[in-house]
Amino acid sequence: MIIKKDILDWGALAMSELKLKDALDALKTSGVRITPQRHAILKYLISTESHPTADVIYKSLESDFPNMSVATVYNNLRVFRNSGLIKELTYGDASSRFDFVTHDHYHIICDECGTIVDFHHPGLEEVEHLASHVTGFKVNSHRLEVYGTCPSCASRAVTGN
Amino acid sequence: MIIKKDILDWGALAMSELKLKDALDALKTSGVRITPQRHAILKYLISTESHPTADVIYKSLESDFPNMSVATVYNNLRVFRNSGLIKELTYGDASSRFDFVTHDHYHIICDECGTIVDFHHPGLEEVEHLASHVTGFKVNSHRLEVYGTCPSCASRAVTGN
DNA sequence: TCTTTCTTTATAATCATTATAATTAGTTTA
DNA sequence: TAAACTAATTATAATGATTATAAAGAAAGA
Repeated sequence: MIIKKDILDWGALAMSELKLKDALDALKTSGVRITPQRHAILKYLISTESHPTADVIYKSLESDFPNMSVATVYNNLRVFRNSGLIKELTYGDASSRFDFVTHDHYHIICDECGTIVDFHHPGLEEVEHLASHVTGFKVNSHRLEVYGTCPSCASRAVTGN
Repeated sequence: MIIKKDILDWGALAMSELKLKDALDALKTSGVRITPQRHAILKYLISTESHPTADVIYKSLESDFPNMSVATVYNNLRVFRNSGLIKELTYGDASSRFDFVTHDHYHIICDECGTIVDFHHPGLEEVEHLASHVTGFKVNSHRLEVYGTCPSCASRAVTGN
């Protein structure tokens, strides 16, 4: 019973470990060497709920890799981005943020404190079709973000804290 | 006949001059001084079809304002952005681009050559509602961009030029 | 016109990101 | 397993966009 075996194997690994294993396999298949640094960066990106900057990643791994260069973080983030494992989120004011790609989801961002929260929504194929029709482009992808005020900032505005 | 008079007045000014006049009035009303540099930067943003970077604006006005500082461009772009006259477009790789706000529109961007083309589409209120409902945010706005290959790059790919 | 305040200018500083060159370490193959 | 090939890491310097600073200049109101 192959299916049962698969289920058992899945159960034996935590979800994040599975994602990590898949990501490492994907890299290896495309000829990218697996170094301890790459392993650690990927693991960090998968385990965190936040959307860290390169510098945050660098500082978070400092204790495990005291000699790691910040260039290594940037280099590997680019490698992961090029292989589609992570997404780079760019906003005007600050540095890029990086997000491990799991299911398709969008982001809603607090104008006050910058908090980024994921939300799921069906893809906007209709918008892509219209854009393609009007402009003659061949559409590859789209980017959508919603901006607003998070509950915490909203309550702070009311209570004055 | 007020309406007729309005139509005549509108006809007497080119569309871009009208936008410029409105923008200057809006600034003046909110207590922002109109300097020759601000006038020129706004005029440039309104007249251009492209989505220029701060440096492009700076260089384009160099002949008219040989002594203008690049800081002036940045300062005023921030003033215009804060008063809602222009939008800042941020992408990962390069510097910010600036776009005079007219009607609501979105951008489609060529992955090959970076060309930015406007297209119009009804606002995505439904997405905003869902995001608000799921996350508890008070929604202010959203950002949407479509990516693809422009007709020119697509034909170049075929013809080999 | 005089004064106040804002804006511009010139320059230096900052900060994220990338390039470089030497060293180190995966991976392959014998 | 060990040599050999090649890619990755490190340390550092460089780049490039954007912002901060302080002095000089110009708009708006009394």
